[in-house]
Amino acid sequence: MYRNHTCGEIRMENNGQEVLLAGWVQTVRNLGGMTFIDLRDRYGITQLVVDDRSSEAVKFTASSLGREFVIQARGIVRERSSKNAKIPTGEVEVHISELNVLNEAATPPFTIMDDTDGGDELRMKYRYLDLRRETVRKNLELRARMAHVVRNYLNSKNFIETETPVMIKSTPEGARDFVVPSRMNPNQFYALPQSPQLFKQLLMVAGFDRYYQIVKCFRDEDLRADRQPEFTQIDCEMSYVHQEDVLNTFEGLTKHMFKEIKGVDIVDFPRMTFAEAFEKYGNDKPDLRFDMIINELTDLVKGKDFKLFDDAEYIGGICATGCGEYTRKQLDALTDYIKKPQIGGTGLVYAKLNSDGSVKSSVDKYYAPEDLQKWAERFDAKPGDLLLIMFGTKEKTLPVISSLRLEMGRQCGLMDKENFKPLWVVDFPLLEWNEETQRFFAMHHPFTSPKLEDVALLDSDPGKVRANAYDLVINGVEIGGGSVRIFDSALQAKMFRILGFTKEAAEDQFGFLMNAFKFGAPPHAGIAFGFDRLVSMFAGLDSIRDVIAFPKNNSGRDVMNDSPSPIAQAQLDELYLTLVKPE
RNA sequence: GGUUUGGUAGUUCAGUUGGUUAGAAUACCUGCCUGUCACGCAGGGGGUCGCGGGUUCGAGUCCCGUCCAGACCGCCA
Repeated sequence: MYRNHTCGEIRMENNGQEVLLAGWVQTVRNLGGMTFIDLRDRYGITQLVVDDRSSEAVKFTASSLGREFVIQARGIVRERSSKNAKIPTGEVEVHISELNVLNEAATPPFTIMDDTDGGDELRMKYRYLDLRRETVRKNLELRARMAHVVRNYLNSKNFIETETPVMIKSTPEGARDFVVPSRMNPNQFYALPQSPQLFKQLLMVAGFDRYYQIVKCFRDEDLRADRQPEFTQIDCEMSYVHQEDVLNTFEGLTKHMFKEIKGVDIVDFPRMTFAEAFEKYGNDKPDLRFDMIINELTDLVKGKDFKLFDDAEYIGGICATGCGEYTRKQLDALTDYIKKPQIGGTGLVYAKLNSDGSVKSSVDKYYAPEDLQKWAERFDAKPGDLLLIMFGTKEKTLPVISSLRLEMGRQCGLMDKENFKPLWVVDFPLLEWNEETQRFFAMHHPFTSPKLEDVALLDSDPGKVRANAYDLVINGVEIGGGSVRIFDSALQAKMFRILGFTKEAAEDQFGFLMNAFKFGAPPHAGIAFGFDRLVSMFAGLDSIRDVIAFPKNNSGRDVMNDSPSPIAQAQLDELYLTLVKPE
């Protein structure tokens, strides 16, 4: 037996008991005549004591210990004479009678403490040491707890957890596939799934009725703080449901998770159309923790000889509440912010509402005070507020205003990580025009059902067709998305046609689905939640890397095992692969 | 592919208009220390300033290239 207690559980009730503990040496505090050892395991830290009552053997071993040595200690639990209120085991200590080094350890490259001295790169290289830190471990414990809550909830609602294949057929639509060469089928490839989309729809045809899976998905695209090449989804599909049924079910799941994990009741899940989100927030994932709603001024500002406005298709902006005291320097910084190439703004016009009711703007030359008052009215602005106005084409300007809105939210401290404001964004466009390839792409995916009332537009004005597609957005983060699916093979064929598939290409890639639909496909709809994002949001973190045990870095590399890596010529030969030097 | 920030001791960082022997904290090693818990005190070792080239009497510092890392844009049905 290596241990009979963990390092996190000993309390005053154990006073006088003999215990056997094992774990890692967190720190050794040698005071000369006595030595304190903090012993750590997953469950906590317990202080071990060596003093003049200890045997020579114990004293000798204690003096040889280094950080992260794996040791085993037997001893009697005693009340401390000076207690430590900071840790749960702080009232007691273990007076050691027997001490064994189970394994020595090299000095770790960074300290295994909550406020480690290690940088990100080093922590990733030695991720197994990083995971010993309580803060990181807690994130993964949270992840496990959340997965458990999801399973309990969906199981209780009659969902069947079903595994789908990881080696599947490549479908070039959408993100790039990771591909896997087949040795037994020379020059042919599997792909890793971007999502189990087709399989879950086939499970509906199979009559599973309610399916879910907490599943790894793969996309060969560039990474971000919230994007990894392999990531985890809570993937679901339901039969004989309308959009409303899916929203209600997964609103229920989301509420349940907030209640069980965070202990908060979220009652309000507003619905907002895509069009409204774009008009009022400038994007399809509004952060509802604060207002600063976008208002359009185009009708108010034309014809005053201010060329920038007169030439613009759209003029609009936000009212930054209480920012009327912003200095010239701060305003210039905001202008610099929106002009960054990543944001793409052209210029920023401001108007300050002074406390005496007057208005000071950067365009006083062109606009009389009563003009500016009309602007203020449009925003329902109060003295002490700051209007920030931008101009250009509507399509390009709204996203810039959106970026500025979020920046102002940050600057004004309105983005409290423990304040959760979810909403459903609904009525997404079905199709998206791509200038480069001069064709429509499915905004969600090719199996998304158009709204029935818009079906007629499919032939006349495809860009106007709205889809039965929906996203769950929380605090400006897209947490989940889904759609009602097409279950009619004729309509599905039509969709493929509009998306530019030849009959042969559609048959080749999706023939098995179309075929399945001939045999009695029920109406069905589904949704997928980004599990990593949900966990990182619950943990109050900005990056999903912190909730993944072994994440990839910015370049898609695992710096711990240095992958991806070349493979041996023999392996290539077996797979009939020849390598070409990159440019 | 693009924009941008960074790379200096094991680690996290500082390093002024380009100027003597490149510093601090922490970690590590040694000694002292009986109530510490970020123990304390004294001492010590530790540097290819990412790499290559250039400018200069002189480069950690300026310039060019390159590699690596982070954030963002493109991309992500």
